[in-house]
Amino acid sequence: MVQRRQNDTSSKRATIRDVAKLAGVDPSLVSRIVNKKPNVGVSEATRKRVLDAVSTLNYQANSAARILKTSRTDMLGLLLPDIENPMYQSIVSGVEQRCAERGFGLILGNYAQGESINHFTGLMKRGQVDGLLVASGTLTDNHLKEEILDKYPNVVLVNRKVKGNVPSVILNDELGAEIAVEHLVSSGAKLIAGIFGPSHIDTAQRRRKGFEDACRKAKIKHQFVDMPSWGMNAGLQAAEKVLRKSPKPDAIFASTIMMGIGALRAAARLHVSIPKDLKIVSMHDSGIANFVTPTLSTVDMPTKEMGIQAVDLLLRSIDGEHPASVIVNTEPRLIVRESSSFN
Amino acid sequence: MVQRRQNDTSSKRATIRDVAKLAGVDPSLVSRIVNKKPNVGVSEATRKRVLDAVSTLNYQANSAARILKTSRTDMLGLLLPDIENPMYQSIVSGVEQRCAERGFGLILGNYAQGESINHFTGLMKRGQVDGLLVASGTLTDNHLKEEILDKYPNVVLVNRKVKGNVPSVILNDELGAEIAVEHLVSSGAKLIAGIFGPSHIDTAQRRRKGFEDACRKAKIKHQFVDMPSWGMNAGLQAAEKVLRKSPKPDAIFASTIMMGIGALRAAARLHVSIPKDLKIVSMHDSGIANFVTPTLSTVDMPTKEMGIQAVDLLLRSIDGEHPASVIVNTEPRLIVRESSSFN
DNA sequence: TATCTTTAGTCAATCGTTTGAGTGCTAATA
DNA sequence: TATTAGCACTCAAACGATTGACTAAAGATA
Repeated sequence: MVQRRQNDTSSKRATIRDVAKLAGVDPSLVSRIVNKKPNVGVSEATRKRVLDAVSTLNYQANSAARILKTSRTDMLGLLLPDIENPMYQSIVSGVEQRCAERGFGLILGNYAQGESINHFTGLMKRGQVDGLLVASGTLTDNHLKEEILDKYPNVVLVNRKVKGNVPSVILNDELGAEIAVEHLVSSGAKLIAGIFGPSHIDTAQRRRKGFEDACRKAKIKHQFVDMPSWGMNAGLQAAEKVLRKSPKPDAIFASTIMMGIGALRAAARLHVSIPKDLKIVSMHDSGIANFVTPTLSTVDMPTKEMGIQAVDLLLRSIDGEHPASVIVNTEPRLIVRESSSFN
Repeated sequence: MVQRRQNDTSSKRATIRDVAKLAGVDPSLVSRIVNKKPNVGVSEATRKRVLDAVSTLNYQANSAARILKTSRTDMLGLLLPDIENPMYQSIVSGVEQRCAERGFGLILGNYAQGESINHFTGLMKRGQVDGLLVASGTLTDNHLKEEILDKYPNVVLVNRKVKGNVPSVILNDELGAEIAVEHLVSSGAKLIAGIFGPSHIDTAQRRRKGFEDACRKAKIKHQFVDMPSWGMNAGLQAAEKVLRKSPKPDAIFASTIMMGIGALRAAARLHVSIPKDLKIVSMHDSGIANFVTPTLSTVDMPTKEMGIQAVDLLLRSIDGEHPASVIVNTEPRLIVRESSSFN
């Protein structure tokens, strides 16, 4: 039972005291120099001695000690519901980039299961991160509130919003859906089926609203299916369902790329010819869209930008502001591929 | 410039002293009780008072303080080269599971770029993790050694090994490749092309060895292409290359599922009919294999188990052992789908 | 009764930084 | 010449938990 954890053998890491000793100064001065504190009187010669000592000893401040003293970790946590969805890669990349720019580290939590949320919020509870980014596309509003939002002060929702004063960053989902619908209409669609995620999630609701508004505006017949999840399987099921109906739609709007891939598969299974008898467009773009057959037309949403802005919001929240929620307004970009066009 | 970071307003987190005061005991006793130290004399009444105080105050030990004192973080880091490859999801899930079982937290580093490795190793350098799991499929041996293995004591390589005494966990790649080849042969293949990752990486070498050995054993004609990366695009390029040769292979063995998807796409572009004129099998299984058209036959490798064993090895290494490297010997499982079979 | 053990706790040093409050010293000003 | 201002630093008290060493009281043993 005794866990003898030898914290290594010979070479202990250098402390600030070692550096101070080697440079012949007080530790406090080392601290101020290393952290580039303003208004510190220090001669060039001393600064150089200290910095040299730092690099000969390969000194790096022990972060536990620093955190203990300052009660700041300079770390952010990002909760991802499932890493599988390629949209999250893009969010991650934006978040990562901005964290690096702002001098923050990032802890990814890839917690697919509801239970393990606690595992993640423990980071906050134990003071290991200064704030949390939550990108959950499936938790109910209540669950989200009870487990996270009401418990912790510095949280920003990504691609999601709930009632209340929790800052969030979302996309212009309505516009994205509208662009997709317009494309399908101008490609000759007469009856469009929309397939969506969980109807209790605001993100799904916005996409459906954009879809329906655009269809009404274009005076085109349409129908929709709400699914309990956002994945390939949900897309497959939904598409099979609509393709078995009569009249059969001649276009599908998939509200995520994973659902789009599912829809593609449904068409293949039912021997529906794409794009001749059915056109498909999905929201979000990702490398995989170029590798399925037929390649998948998408509306590329600014998900990376969303990640960037989410970090900015969180940092402001950590600084004590109460930032307003944001809609990322970078224009979505239609990418036409084989699934919706001849040639 | 002044970052006023208000560390929240009203309610500070309870410290061990608060708990001690409320329970009317010394902080040290609280520590011993909370951490379930053996050989601590404590009456049931006192224990209950303390535990009650803990829960009324919602006390959680400040991890910075604990880490500072014990110099253990109970955190592991996992470096992922690219989150896109679905194989990594499976590794992550194994690693996550075992970490949870062993009471360790996990920090995921999704660092696609070589540069940002330092970003990741900083975790170790600053003492934020007790050890590192490195799943790099592209870094050269030298780079890996210089940047990570030689610098830090507690590192385990995942799906990779290098000369020297760094413990690693790998799969039986030869066997996986062999199973794939045997399947292709028994499906009637006469000329198999193998497509592989970077030839300087041991993982790629093992797969190629397994491939070539199996082909020789089956006395079947074969050829191969080495690519500089493991992704869909590499698979596409490699497959286009072999499919333009004459004689044209009638089977492709893709050494990763991403390459398999790329190969599928190449066949579509060149109007090669699958599985009639070309059969494809890839290594690794993942949900996407069921959603491409045609669905992709795979050899499911025990990647999750690899993640589990990697954690075990790392924990032993942290405990001061010098564990030997491991080959995960769970039998790979052939999953036949449309890309290699007529119904 | 005197001594030893056990039980149920307490004391205080320590981990490595950060930071408000000094302290000498030199140079400039009145 | 006396005072002040600035420079280049140093001192020491935290931050919150852990842990080896110690103690007071009760019970057991001789």
